[in-house]
Amino acid sequence: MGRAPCCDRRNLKKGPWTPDEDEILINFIAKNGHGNWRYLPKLAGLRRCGKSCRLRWANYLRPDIKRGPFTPDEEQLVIQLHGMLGNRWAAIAAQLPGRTDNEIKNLWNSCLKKRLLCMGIGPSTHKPLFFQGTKIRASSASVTTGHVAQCESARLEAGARLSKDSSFVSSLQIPQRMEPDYFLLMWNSEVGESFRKLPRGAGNETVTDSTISQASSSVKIESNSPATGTGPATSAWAPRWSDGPKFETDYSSSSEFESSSDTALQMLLEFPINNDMSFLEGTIMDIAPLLPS
DNA sequence: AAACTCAGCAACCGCACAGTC
DNA sequence: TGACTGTGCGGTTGCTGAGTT
Repeated sequence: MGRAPCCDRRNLKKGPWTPDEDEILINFIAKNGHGNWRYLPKLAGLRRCGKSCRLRWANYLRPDIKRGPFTPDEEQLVIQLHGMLGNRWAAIAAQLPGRTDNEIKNLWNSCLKKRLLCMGIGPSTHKPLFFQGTKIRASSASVTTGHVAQCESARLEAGARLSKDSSFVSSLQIPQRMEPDYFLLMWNSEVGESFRKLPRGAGNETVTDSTISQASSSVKIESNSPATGTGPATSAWAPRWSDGPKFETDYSSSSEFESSSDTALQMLLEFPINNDMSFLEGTIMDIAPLLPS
């Protein structure tokens, strides 16, 4: 049957809003409120779609909107809520006063998703990636001192620690029907605590210089067991074999967890400020086609 | 200095759902 | 009860500015 367009699209303007349009919309809503978005632009004298007006108001012009970068606490909350709610941005935004769903969605897609990936956490599942029966292959031997190797070993160690510390996990009082958020587990562990205490000032930015430059190597990720399902949460993340490995590490043996040192803490401490993920380029490029759509 | 790349963000689009008649 | 309408939501696109080559 098809539905009528939300408004008459003829002569409607699209694209970025001008300050004049903003002012008209603000003034109109201040005087009349926004009872009916469909007719609002006509009444206000705007050549805009009602939807466009609503979006502009909700995401930008609303007086209670909090501008500026997200605080670490807010980012943590977004991750936590995403673990519980998934991509329900509006629900997540409802827990962050002054933040819009669009803003949170952008933050997630541009920053947090990559950050979780680096830590070996699946951004959609909030579980460790390739944690069981996984092999990491790198195309350059130098990667053994690089960030990718650090990320991987740190991730595995953190996971091993957490899995061993069952009392800690149970103390988090995770609802039984809720999957544990491994990022949160790591965040709330001693490792994460050290990370949280790390000052975010400019003085720490020198940390990133050495680490980023180390990571030009590409990493191929593979699974010991072929994906059998087709669901996005499982098979879509299934890694694949690739040619030309220079070294190979099999983390399937838990004994290897014991031998690693405080690499988890090291990885977190060296995590690039300003979300610089350039060192992950190879990894992300390999993983990207596998990500659930 | 110009070209290129990329991250961040604003905005659009289509679908889903709830309310109304 | 079903058609219609308005609104909300999530995915996606495209622009812009900063950084890099």
